[in-house]
Parts: sequence; structure tokens; C-alpha cells
Amino acid sequence: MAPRICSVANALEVVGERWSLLALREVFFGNTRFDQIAANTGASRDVLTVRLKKLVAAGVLEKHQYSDHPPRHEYHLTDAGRALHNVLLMFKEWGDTYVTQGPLPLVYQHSCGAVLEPRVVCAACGEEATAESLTRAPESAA
Amino acid sequence: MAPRICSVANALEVVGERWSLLALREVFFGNTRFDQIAANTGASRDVLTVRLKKLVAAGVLEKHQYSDHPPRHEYHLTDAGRALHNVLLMFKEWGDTYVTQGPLPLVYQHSCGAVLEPRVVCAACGEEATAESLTRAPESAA
DNA sequence: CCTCCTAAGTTGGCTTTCCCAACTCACGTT
DNA sequence: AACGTGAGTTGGGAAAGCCAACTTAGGAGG
Repeated sequence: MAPRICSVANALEVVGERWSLLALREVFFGNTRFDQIAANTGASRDVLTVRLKKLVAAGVLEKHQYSDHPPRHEYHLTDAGRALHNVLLMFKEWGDTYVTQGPLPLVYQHSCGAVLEPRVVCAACGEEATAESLTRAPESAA
Repeated sequence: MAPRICSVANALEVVGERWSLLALREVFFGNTRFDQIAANTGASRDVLTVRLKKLVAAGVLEKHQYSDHPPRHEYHLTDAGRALHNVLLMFKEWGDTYVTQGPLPLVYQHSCGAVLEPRVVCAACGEEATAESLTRAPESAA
């Protein structure tokens, strides 16, 4: 039997390798340079080189040269990269709840003033989208 | 410099290895047996054995014996496992939008009747939680 | 009873990643 | 001239992953 065709699997092909998401986390934090990313993630430099190349090739990051002499660059998020924020947010929420011990290393405040408690909802009705509230739509292929 | 302490990193320690999330996807789909998971993910059996053990040890899955003679088991989600649905949903959404080519392999319908378009919102105000709408709260450690 | 079948792994051998530390290279800076 | 910095490269060993075959424990069919 061939493995299931699935967008989760497709997404993981692009950003599922070790360090990829942590590198993106750093870029979201504004740490856009190679050495910063290396230091803050803990990834080894050679692997990080490969990961960043792949993320650029996949259109998740863009390499910007911000100085000609000497040549210096920064990595910036594309639209696709920015869209990964939700993934990171869900990982953070899950890690906060089920893995991290003691005080949380980071707490977000939403622009409304409240401490962020993220919820995934259906855009149409605004109700929470839980596993139980979802069924396969007739639009589904295969 | 030591790597950043972060719940995303902590979460990835638990479910960030290759095949872990795909194995969980299968359990969400109701494919709770070893051979089903192996077939539908494409993971090799030895690696899958290790992953499932780790997920059980981490409290994400539970191994249930559903037959004594012969001994047969199924993997079931714990609360922590169920909470990972949001992560999978965000990966699916991102993969659908930025990776998967052609017709989507799976479309969800929400219980409200609409095709699911998931949105991450702040539980307090209901507004979308984007990267720009978030700031570090004073509650944050370090 | 003997053979086939299924579930759930194990095992052996090989290939690919990963990690670490050191090295490079092209500039600046003092 | 010597030193520092950003951004990788390189070499070598350790760890993880892949595949196919094997095992174990119990049905089911003839």
C-alpha cells in the first residue's frame, strides 16, 4: 500500500526536518542572520546551511543582501513563511500545556490586551474546530 | 550562547521526529493498529516501533489491548494527543495552501455546514491572532 | 495435525544524516 | 599588520534511518 497523499505530509517534507521550524521561529523573532539563528537554535552550522538553503528554495524564506562590502545577508519571511506562524503558535501552545515544566518561557499578549489563549475556529461560523466537529467534505478528492 | 528555551522546541522534542506526526494523523483517522500506521505513513517498521514507544512514554498515545488471545493492541489518543489536532490542522492548512499541487486530498466540513477554513483567534476577543498582533507579555519569564 | 495467515514487532547490514570542531575567505577595524 | 566578524565549508566519527527478512504467538482451513 502506498502512503497516504496528504497535505500534512507535504508540509512536513518542506519544514518537517529538524531545525527548520526553529530557524523560522528565530526569523519571526527578528533574528535574521546566520550566526544568530545558529546560536539561538543550537543547530550545527553545516546542517543549518542546508536547512536555510532548502527553505529559500521552497519559497519560505528569502535571502536579502543588506551590505555589498562586505557581503552580508539576512533571511526574511515570504508570505508562505509568514503563514507558518500559526503552526508555530500551535506548537508553542501544545508545548506550554503538555511539555514545558515550570514558568512558561514566553507569554504573548494579544493586541486586545488579553494574554493570548489561541483557539482554532471555523472562519464561517466562528465556532471552535475540534476533531469531532469535522467531517470529510464531498469536495474531497479520492 | 545556549539555545533558546522555548515551548516550540520542547514540543518538537516530543513529536518533532520524522513520522511521529504522521503516525498521530493516522490515529486521528481511526487507523490505530501498527500495520495500518506503517502502511499509511510509509514509515519503516523498526522506526515506527521506536516512535510509537516514545509517544506512549510521552503520554501522547496509550496502548490498548483489545484482544487477549491472540494479544492484539491499538493505539489511542490521550488528552495530550487529542490536543495535537490543532497542530495537524495548521500543517494541513499550510500544506494545502503552499505545497500541495492540484486538487486537495482532503477537505473538511465543519459541523456548521461550511467547508472548514481554520482561523487562529484570541479566545478573549475573538480577533485573529497574527504575528503582528502579538507582543511579549509582562508575565513572560527571563 | 499441518500449513497458511495476520499482527506486531526484531534483527542485520547498509546508507544517510547529524554533530563537532577546525578551517576558509572576504572584508572591516585598530 | 594583527584581529574580529559574518557566513559558510570541510573532515571524520556517531547516530539515525531504510529495507528486507526473520520471529513469535496465536487463529483458520483442510
